[in-house]
Amino acid sequence: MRVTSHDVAAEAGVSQATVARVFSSPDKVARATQERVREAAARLGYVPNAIARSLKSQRTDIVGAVVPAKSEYWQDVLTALSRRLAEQGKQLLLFPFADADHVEEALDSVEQYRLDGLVLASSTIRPEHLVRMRRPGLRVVAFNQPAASGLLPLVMVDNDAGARDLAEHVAAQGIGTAAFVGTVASASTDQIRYRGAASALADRGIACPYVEAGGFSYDAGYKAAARILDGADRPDAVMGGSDEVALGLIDGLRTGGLDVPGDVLVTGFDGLPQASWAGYDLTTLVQPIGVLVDATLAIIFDDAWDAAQPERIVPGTLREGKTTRRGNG
Amino acid sequence: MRVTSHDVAAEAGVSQATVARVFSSPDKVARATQERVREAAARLGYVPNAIARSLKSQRTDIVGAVVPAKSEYWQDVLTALSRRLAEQGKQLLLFPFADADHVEEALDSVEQYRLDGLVLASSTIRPEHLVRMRRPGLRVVAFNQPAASGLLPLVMVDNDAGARDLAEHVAAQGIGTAAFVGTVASASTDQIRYRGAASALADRGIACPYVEAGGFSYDAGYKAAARILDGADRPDAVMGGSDEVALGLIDGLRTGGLDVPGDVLVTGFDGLPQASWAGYDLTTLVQPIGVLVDATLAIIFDDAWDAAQPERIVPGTLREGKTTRRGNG
DNA sequence: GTTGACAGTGCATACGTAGTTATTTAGAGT
DNA sequence: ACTCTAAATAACTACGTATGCACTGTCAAC
Repeated sequence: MRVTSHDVAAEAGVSQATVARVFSSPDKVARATQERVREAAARLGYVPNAIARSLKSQRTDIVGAVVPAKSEYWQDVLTALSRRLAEQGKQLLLFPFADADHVEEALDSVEQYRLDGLVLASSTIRPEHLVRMRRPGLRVVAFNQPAASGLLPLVMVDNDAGARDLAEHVAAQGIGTAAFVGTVASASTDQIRYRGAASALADRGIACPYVEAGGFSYDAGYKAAARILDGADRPDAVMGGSDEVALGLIDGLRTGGLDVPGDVLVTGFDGLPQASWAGYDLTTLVQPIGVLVDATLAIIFDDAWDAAQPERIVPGTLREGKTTRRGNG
Repeated sequence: MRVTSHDVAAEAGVSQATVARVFSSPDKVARATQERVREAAARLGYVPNAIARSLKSQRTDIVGAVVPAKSEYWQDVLTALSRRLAEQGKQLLLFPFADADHVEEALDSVEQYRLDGLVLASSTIRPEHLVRMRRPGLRVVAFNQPAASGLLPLVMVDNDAGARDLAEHVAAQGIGTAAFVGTVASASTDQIRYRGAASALADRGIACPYVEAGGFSYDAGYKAAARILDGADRPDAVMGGSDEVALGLIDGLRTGGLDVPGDVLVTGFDGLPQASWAGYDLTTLVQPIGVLVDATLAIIFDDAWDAAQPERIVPGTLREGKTTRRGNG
C-alpha cells in the first residue's frame, strides 16, 4: 500500500518519468508541471524510495564505518562524521565490532551494501583485512590507522609530532624520569606515539620505559596505575597512550595515594571532552576531529581522486591542563 | 563490473533463480547444486546485493535511530543497540540531530529509507513529530520518552520509581534540605524524575526546589553548580537530572570550594560508565540498557505485536557510590 | 504400467526508480 | 502558412534480486 511515483504520476496527470525528474533533477521540468506534481505528491504523501533509487543510480548516499563497539574516542569521531554526512543528505551505517577477532564478520556485512564510501577505524584492524576492502566502486579511507599507510588512503593526526610535543612539554616541567602507559602494544598508533615520546625524552636524557595497559579503556588505565605504583622507581611523569587510559591512570594513581600533578605528572592523547572536565583537566593532544572528518569525506566524495593513495596527516594541538602544572598552579 | 547472480549462474551452469535460492533459502536447493553454486560464487567473488534484495523483499534489515548528536547517554544506548542488531545480521542507520529544531530534517530522511524499524530517542522530540512517524510497515518505538505514552509503543526505565529510590536513599543519609538540578524543564523525563524525587522527599518533610541546568551536558551541570553556590541557603543534597549534569555539578561544586560528599551529597541518573569512575563514584540510578534495547527490538521484530501499543517500563537499579556517603566511608 | 507425490530447477515477472530515446508542443524566423 | 529548433514530456528499459508458476525427473504405491 505504498505510494509510488506511478501513483503520483496518475494523480498529477503526467508520466512517472516526469515525477522522477521533479525529485531528482527539477531544473528539467517546467515550473507549472513541477508544482502540479509536488501538490499531487503532498496530497498522496509520496516519499521517494531510496532503495529503488540506489538500485538504479548505483549510489546509496550511505557511508559505512567499521569501528570498535566501545570507545569514547570513536564515539566522538562517529558523532562528527554522522553530523557532517547528515548536512550533505547522506547517512552513516554502523558496523561495530566487539574486538579485533570479529572484524571479519563486520566486513562481510559491509560488502552486501553498495556503500558510497567506507571508513575503517581502529588501529587493530589487520592489514590483510584492510586490503580486502579495496574493491572497485568503493572508496575506502583508513582513519587514524598508521598501519594502513601505502595500502589505503589514509587520514590521521600527526601522532609522532603530537607525542613529541607532549614529551617536550612534560620535560620542560623539569622531570627526572618518565613512563609511557600504552593502550595495546600491537596497535600502530600506540607504537608511533611511544616512539615519538621516548625519542623526544631521550634527547633530553630522560628514559621512558613502555608499560602496556592491555586495553583502550579507563579500566585498563586504572589497573596499569597499580603497576606503576608497585614498581621500584616511581616515575615523575606518566604519559598515557590515550585519554581514556590517562583518565584511568589519574584515578588509579590518586587512589594509590599519589597527588596528580603534585607527585606525578600525567598526559593523555586525543582530546576527549572528558579530558577537559574540571575534575581531571588533563594535559593532552587534541585531535582536530572536524578537520580529520572533512578530509575523510573529501577523499570519499572527491571525484578527482583516483590513483595516488592520498595521505592526510593533520597536526594536533597541545592542550595544557593542570595535570602537568607542577608549581603552585 | 559488479558480479551478479547472473554471472554466478552462468559460471555454475544453473539459472539465476537457483543462485538466488542458494543464498536466501538454501534448503530448497539440492546439496550438490548448492556446492557448485557456492564454489562458482567464491571463484567470481560474488556477494549478494542487499539493495536489490531489499527492493524485492520489502525488508531492509536496517533499523534507524533518531538521536541527539551529542550525548553520552545516547551513545551508550546506540552502542548496545548496534551490537545487538549486528548479532542478528541487521544494521543500524543513524539519524542524528543537532537540537530539537532539527528533528524534522532527520525525520525527512528517515522516510526515504524503508526501514524495518525506527527507534525514536530523546525526550525533546515533540508529539506531533512522534505521530508523524506512525506509518504502515514501519515499526516505531519511543525509547525513554514518557511523552510518547499512548502515541507510540514505548520502552523506558521506571523514571518515577528510580527518582524515588534515589530520593529515599539521600533522605536516609539525614539531610535537611535538597535541590533538584534538572536538564531541560520541557523534557518529559526531567519532569517525571523531578516529581518523583520531590514527592518522595516531601513525604519526609524535605523541600526540593527545581533548578534548570538548561542542557543535558556536563557544562550545563557545571554552570548550574555556580547558581547553587550563589543561592541563599545551600542544600545538603543536590540531585542531578542526569549523570552528565551530575558530574558537572560535582566538579562545579568542588571548584567552588565545597567537598562532595562532605558538604553536599550528589546523585545522578542513568548509570553512565563515567559515573563509576573512581574520581566521581557517583550514586546514581543505573538503567538496564541491555534490557531496554532487547525490549525495543522485540517490539520491532515480533510479528505477534500489532494493535495494542505496548509499554515496557523496566526498573532501574540504585548504584550507591561515595557521593552520598556522608560518614567516614 | 500407470499414476501421484514431490523435490529440484528454469522461466518470467515485479519491486520503484533514473536515464535514454523518441515524441509532442511551443515559439520564432522567413 | 510553413519549416526549423529547442524545450518539455512520454514511453521504455535496466538496475539485481526473490518468488510464483510451470516443468522435469525420480521414486513409491497401486
